[in-house]
Amino acid sequence: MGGDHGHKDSQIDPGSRIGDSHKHKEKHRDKEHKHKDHKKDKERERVKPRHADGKHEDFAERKHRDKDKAKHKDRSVERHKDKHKDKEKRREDKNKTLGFDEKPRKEQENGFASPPRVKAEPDCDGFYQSPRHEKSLKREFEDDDTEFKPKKIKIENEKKVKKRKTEEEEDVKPKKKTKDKREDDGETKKKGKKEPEEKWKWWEEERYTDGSKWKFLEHKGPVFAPPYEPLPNNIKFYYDGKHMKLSPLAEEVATFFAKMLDHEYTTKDIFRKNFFKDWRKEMTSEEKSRIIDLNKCNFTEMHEYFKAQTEARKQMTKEEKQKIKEENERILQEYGFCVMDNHKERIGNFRIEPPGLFRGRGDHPKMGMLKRRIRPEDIIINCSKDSKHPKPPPGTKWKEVRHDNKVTWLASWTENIQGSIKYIMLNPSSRIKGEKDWQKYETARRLKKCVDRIRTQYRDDWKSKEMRIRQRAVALYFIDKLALRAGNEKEEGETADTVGCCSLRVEHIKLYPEMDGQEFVVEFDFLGKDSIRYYNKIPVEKRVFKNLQLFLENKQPEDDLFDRLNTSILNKHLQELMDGLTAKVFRTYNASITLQQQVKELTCPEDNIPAKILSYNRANRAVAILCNHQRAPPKTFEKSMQNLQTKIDAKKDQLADARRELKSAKADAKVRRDEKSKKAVEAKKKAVQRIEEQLMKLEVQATDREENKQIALGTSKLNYLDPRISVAWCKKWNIPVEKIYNKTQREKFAWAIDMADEDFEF
DNA sequence: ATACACACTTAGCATGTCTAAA
DNA sequence: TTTAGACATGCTAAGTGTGTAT
Repeated sequence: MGGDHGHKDSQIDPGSRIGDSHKHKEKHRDKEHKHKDHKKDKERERVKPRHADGKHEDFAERKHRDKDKAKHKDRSVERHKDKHKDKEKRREDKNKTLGFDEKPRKEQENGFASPPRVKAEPDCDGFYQSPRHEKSLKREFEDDDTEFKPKKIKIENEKKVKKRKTEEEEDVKPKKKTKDKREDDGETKKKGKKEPEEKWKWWEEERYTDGSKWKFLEHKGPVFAPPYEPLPNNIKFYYDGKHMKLSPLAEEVATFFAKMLDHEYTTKDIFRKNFFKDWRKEMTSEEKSRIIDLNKCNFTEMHEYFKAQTEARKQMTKEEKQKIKEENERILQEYGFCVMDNHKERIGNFRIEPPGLFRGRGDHPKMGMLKRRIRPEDIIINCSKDSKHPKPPPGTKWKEVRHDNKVTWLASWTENIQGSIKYIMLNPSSRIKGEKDWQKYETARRLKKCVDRIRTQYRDDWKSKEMRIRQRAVALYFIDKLALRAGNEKEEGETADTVGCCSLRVEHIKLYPEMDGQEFVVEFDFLGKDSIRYYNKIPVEKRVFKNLQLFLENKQPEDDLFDRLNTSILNKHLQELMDGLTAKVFRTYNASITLQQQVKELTCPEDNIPAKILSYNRANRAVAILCNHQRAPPKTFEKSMQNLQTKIDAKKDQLADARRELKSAKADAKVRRDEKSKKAVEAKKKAVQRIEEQLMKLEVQATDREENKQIALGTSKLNYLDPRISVAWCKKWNIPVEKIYNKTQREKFAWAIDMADEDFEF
């Protein structure tokens, strides 16, 4: 909502948007998304998401994005002159202090300190207590147990820091949950000696409560992109039909373009324009004066060359491949880990992003711009003062080395397209990410305890006499019911035109007092994060409907639907309703609660394992639909589906054969009545059974895949579903977790796998 | 209030790797 | 053994949310 929050009056005044920051997009973009059919109907019935009211009528339309974005195009690129440059400057000074002396910003910034409860909600199920899990339960987040006491903050001095052990907690409310502290009595405790830690169970240890993220951090710095290798001389570039040898810099940028020639976006105006402009900046003055029209540039030799290279790479011998692999492994071992507080932890992205052409998602005004090469001089290193500092490559220097233990990143740099900061951080399996993740779910579980109250309140607020309250209440209703994202405002013209709840515009919804036999239907149609289309028709309560009509009064399509609201106002309000509550918590909460409820509902005890897994996947799918996690149908989808069908048919034939054989074996046995033929019957029976099982498995697989055609399960699984729900489900039905989580996922969710038992309830 | 800087989570897609069928 | 395709992983863009300066 860029500029127009200033005016308090309801009327939006389009004229008032001065400044460059807000003129509303010249929306002549036809938002006509052709709505496709309903192929997903059957699925919807099956999975029936939490709100039965017909959500997601059709989100089939996915990839629609790519086509559609084309239409949204053409907001001129010019108009945003590079305003992003100077942000660089002022970040110097900050962070001088890294001591702990600085005022603790908000004690619970980690959520580590148990915050005051807003209201004592009914206690929840202390599932943790399960006796057999005692040892894992030592730490808990603020969640249940309302009166949880702040743990003691131990100030560890340097040496002790080594082991953030788990002594502590005496005064913990003698709730049953205080289980044996310090169980280092061997067995699970491998850490006794062997530091090379087997599996470090950080979740059994104390968390920091002072706002620091670590006490010790040592790493080797990032790995830079390999330097540019000039093209061989026989690979030529032609301008206007004539060969032209480019200077190395210009040539490098040209190769970026050449590599992308197959992509549709190299045909887009904006892309080409941005590219050409940035390319020219890298040219020598002669080149610049000669190369003035991108259309006269011929990159095909370069393009072919790269294609051949890719091909060659594929054709490499095993040994060569092995060699590369080993080299990568070596680099990984050297740079891919750091030491944080005495534990070796995996770094997430230790390689600096290589230069190239920026391709934003959706209709991005900056597509095609040159993403410049990052040098050591651009990098800020973060590590402990007393660690061995990483060395910059010979002959270079870091931009800065700082020692800020209030943040988690190891290195950062400022990217030149948006001027935003990029970071090198730890892998999701690390303690620092894991704790945060765990905490996130605990916050969502706290929401569970007060969501009824909050819902009652926002429904009440629909009647408020203040417009802002009503808008807030309706927006919150959408966020809760439809799991919409918050919708921060974005800088106009700097990014693709996408919205979330608070930034919805009038043009994004349509109201139907009556539709298909339902009253008060709202139709949503907008591009959300990553320019993924959200399309949904949903009946709402009358009061909501009336409010929406009110909000729409006297507005233009490009005006904000919620003109008195933004995410900051909303979150401030939410904060008052529950400590730590923000808009995104609703997504987490609704996703997780939906999984839990769906999985309960869909799992049939009699089913075999594959069928149970199908149920699980369907529950997962319900969540993905709720969260609108779409994907492009895999390119090979149809084909692979066909293949699977072929397999199924073959299996069926095989089954028929097996049955026939069984029959004749039986007949045979009847006649002969000897041991041998009896055995034969048994064997045949077994065979039939086995084949039946295989067939069933295939069929389940086919169903699952079909249903998954354009839904991505991964995102919700990784980011929204409390892993303990899944783990509990596995334990309950005796399903190996490997069926649900692959290796990476198991690493990320190690804490949950270790601590959740089958009674876990979200 | 608003704007901005920053940190950190969430996201889809491209590519690489593994696996199982041919 | 080869190859297709499934699946895992890497990559990095695009969000959210907080804190601070204006």
